[in-house]
Amino acid sequence: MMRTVTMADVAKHANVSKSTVSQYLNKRYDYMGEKTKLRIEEAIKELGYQPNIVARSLKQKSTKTIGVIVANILHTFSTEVSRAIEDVCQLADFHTIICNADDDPAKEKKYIEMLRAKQVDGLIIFPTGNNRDLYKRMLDEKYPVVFLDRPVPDISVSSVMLNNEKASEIAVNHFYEKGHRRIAMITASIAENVSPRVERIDGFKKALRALNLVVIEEYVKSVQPDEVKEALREMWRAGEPPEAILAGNDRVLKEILTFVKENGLSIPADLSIIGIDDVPYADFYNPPLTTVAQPTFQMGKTAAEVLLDKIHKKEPEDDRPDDRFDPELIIRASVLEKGGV
Amino acid sequence: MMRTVTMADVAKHANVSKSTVSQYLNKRYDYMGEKTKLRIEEAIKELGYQPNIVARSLKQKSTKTIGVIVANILHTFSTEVSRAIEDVCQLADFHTIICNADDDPAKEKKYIEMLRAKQVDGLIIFPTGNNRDLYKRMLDEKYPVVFLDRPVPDISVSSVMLNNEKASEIAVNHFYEKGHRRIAMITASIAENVSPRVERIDGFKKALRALNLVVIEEYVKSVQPDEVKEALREMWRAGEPPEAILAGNDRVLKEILTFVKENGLSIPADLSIIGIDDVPYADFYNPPLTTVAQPTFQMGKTAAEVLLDKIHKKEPEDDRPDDRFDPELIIRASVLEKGGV
DNA sequence: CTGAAAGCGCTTACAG
DNA sequence: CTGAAAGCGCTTACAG
Repeated sequence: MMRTVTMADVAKHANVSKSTVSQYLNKRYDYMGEKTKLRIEEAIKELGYQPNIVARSLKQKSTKTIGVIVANILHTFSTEVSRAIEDVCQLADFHTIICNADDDPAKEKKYIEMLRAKQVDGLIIFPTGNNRDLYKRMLDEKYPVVFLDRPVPDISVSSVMLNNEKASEIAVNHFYEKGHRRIAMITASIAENVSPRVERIDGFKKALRALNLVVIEEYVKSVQPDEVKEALREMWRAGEPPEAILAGNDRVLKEILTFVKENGLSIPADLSIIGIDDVPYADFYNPPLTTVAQPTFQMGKTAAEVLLDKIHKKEPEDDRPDDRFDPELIIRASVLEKGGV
Repeated sequence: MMRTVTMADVAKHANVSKSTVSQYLNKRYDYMGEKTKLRIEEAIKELGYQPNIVARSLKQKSTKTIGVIVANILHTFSTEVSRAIEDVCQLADFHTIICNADDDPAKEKKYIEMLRAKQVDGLIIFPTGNNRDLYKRMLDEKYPVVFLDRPVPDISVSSVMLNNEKASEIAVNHFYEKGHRRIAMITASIAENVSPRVERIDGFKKALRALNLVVIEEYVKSVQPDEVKEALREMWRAGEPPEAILAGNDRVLKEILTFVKENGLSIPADLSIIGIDDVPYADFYNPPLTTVAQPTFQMGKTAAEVLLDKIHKKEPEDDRPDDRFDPELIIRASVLEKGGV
């Protein structure tokens, strides 16, 4: 590889000092002679000089880069939110490094340490929840962090989240209005107490009760993605199967759709479905899928703004209340209209 | 934010020199006293010291990071290949920064410059094709680069690509075997001469001719995503519509599927479909979609390996022939079996 | 077995 | 209006 041209080369070539070149690069033209400016411009062009950001970052103690660690990149939610974060950072002239913790606290820890070693100026984390000491330490050091999707109990870091209970509630109400009563719900595993899942289940049960429906425990399950089909099989074995089902997220939805297909069921004739997360294929699926959309763009934007804000003020105060965003029902065609309610 | 603890602090705390701490960190234990080692270990733990990678990178002139610039992140192909690249780099202890050029040469240029300013050790580019000077310069400087998905004429950078002609060929042959003769194809725009699209169309026409079918020009179109439906409308207006259609990529497929739905067509009764790119919902769509899969993982892996290889040897020779990967037909249920061929 | 010194490529008071 | 000097936090010959 060629010897790279440095600021010293430009300075020599333009017959000025490095300081002056640096001023030029940083557009501090205040007192710079017009001819000096031109000479430097010329030299930069001739030598094909590109500043070394690593050197600048070292000196300035800022990389103008943030890290985002998603719990699991396989959720469309994660990718959409990440896109929004990137867009906002772009505008603020910040770069973004996305890492996937894969639901593994050990990986999350590794990434937090790696990103901090790389001197990112702040972190947006979809926390696994199982690195409390680490989270705590960053809080103590007043290192800029914001949580996304999930809060962490007793760690007062601003969190931007969905109003999860409401997400279930609007789905249940829609089923109810269409005449459904035997309503089931499946979410991903809550073994680790992942709060959005817990909240969605709570919201589901509350909504049923508010409608004076009894909660049938056999109809609400929280399992790993690969156990979804077995969970459904059980529901279908045990007497009367549900007539409507709410999928807790996009991965669960996918499993339900596969189960439906494998068992020759028809949507919505045999089973009505609503999925939380507005999947990309919802519009052109057969039939088009009714979903509860998260405002992913708004959430990502807010998280980025809050983080950038923390980065820009020296002493971030963390009394910011958590942000809860409202989900939205997108009615398509996967819920059967039952006659005579 | 707290004052950060540096190597000097550790050295003082352990009563050794910075050099010794550095040796320790880099596991050069050759001649290090056992007690020294322990003292340093102790000091690091007590102070909660984390090395500053930015400083190290500056000195070592290597960031152990590569950049990847995808032409358009909306293609599932791009995201899958990126995942593979990340996996391979991970193993080699390299980090990855993904950027999306959004099919815009100006953005591509910006990202190339930004990433090089950030001192990434090499670049994997899905080239827009319209930054020839830049590509050329990197080649001249012997800066490590590999192209993905598309070659750039006269720029002898190793490229890993699909055997695009074959992708069309196996699709056409499958249609033919099932008894179809009126076969259409739609790809994304070839206004910019994007080579995979051109090659897929060439392959399509060649395959038809090899089968002694005439190429009906009205049946093969290359348009922007938002013009796909109009292109289809024209086919349907003009006399006999096609009985089978090949989608040039996942975005075109999505538009075709939407058109089918909006016009109350039924797959495969009214129209048989094959899509190039094995979309995530192919398996559980109604009906399950027959696709031509690209070996995305293999392609990403190879690109990463070739790049890492270039990075590790001082003088990369670029006579490496282009790599062409074979597509694979995944038969599901979107192609009608016509009786009596 | 360990340390002093130089240097990576920048930026930034400060002096003139 | 411009330059000399120090310093960001590391690594690496080299000396002892």
